[in-house]
Amino acid sequence: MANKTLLQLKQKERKDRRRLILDAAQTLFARKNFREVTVREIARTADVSIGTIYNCYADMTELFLEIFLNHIQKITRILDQETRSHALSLDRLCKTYISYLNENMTFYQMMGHFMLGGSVSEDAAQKLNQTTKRLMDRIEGVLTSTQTRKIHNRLSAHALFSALNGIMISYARYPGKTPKEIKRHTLRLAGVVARVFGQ
Amino acid sequence: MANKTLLQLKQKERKDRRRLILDAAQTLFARKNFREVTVREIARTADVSIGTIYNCYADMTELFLEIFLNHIQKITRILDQETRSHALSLDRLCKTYISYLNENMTFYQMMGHFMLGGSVSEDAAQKLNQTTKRLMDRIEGVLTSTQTRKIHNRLSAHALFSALNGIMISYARYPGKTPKEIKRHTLRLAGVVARVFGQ
DNA sequence: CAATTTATTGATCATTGCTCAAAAAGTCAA
DNA sequence: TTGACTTTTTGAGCAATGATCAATAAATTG
Repeated sequence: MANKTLLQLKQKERKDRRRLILDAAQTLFARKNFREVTVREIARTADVSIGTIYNCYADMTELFLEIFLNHIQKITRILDQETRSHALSLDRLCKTYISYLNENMTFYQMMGHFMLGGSVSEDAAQKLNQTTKRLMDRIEGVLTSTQTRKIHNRLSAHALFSALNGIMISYARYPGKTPKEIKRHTLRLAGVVARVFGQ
Repeated sequence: MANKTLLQLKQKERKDRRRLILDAAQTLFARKNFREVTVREIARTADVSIGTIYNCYADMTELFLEIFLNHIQKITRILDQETRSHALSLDRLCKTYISYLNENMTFYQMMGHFMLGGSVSEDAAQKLNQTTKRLMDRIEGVLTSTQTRKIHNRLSAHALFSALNGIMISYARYPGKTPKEIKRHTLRLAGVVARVFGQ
């Protein structure tokens, strides 16, 4: 032991195992509703025992948080990509975000889960902060480049981020509406939010 | 039987029993986190057996929805009261709403619960629609009286409502923040939202 | 190869929302 | 009041859940 390369190898293996479980979980979350996914099913899908899952993750919330962070990173990447191909308008930003949420229910469902009491460890919280910060930078960037009066843009970015999440929380599962209707309505609301924040 | 008064009396009793359970549940929700409240504890607090609860409510979600509706009605009443005493500014509306949510975590936690999969029956959904409509009327009213350009105000009301809920979803349980810090931040965000929607 | 560390396993636990047969309480004509 | 009927209450019990941990298997090392 004490060989540095070997230690790194070990850590890589550890990451691989986490990856295995993570992928299985993400597959299931893409297929069915957040609440319906169980540890047992994740274990079965990853072809691993329940105990192994708890060997890689302290609890389900830790696993959820990793998936959550992945989503934030993916959205950040998508926004970066769009910015590269053309100057990203506020309207486009909002609609891209809402579109992503419509197609990845897990993401905001996890937001709901954390809000409902899924408590996060300290260093997990720090990772969350870092990752969110990066997304917030992009939002602030777009705000700064489109707003006429440039005041309190960081706070405005927070407010815009909140508003977009709120659209989904408030209307994503509105009783008696089809997914198509919901997408239409949430996208319209995204447009309104973009308009008011752009003035 | 078939006596109308008697039938009314029965229905009143039924309502009373529901009330008993509802009050117990609300007491508990005020005291502790949404997730930590169990049927057993509600039963114990209401001094009633578990079976009786399920005799009054089809399931927990139905009970939650009734509490949720009560909160919406109470907020609507508060807004009406404020409107009577002085013309309600958008800023005041937003901050009143966010203040209420800060002091009644249950309310938006239940929003999260429904979003996470708590399915609502058809007539419950209708009641939800009616009650939300009334609150939305107030919001739209304030928007109409303060906005310079009066377009799509119903949609704007939806967007504003979403934005306010989103503030709480996104920041109400932000890891490592005290309730006081959270209230401060969410109220500031409410101010931003009021400002952008008021232009 | 044997000793020791490390990882995996799944039976098991406590808790949950919810059910349902039995018991209790309420109703009312005779 | 009695006794047949209906309605309501009760809580032991069910299936399912997230999580645990002793036993087992695999990997590492001297």
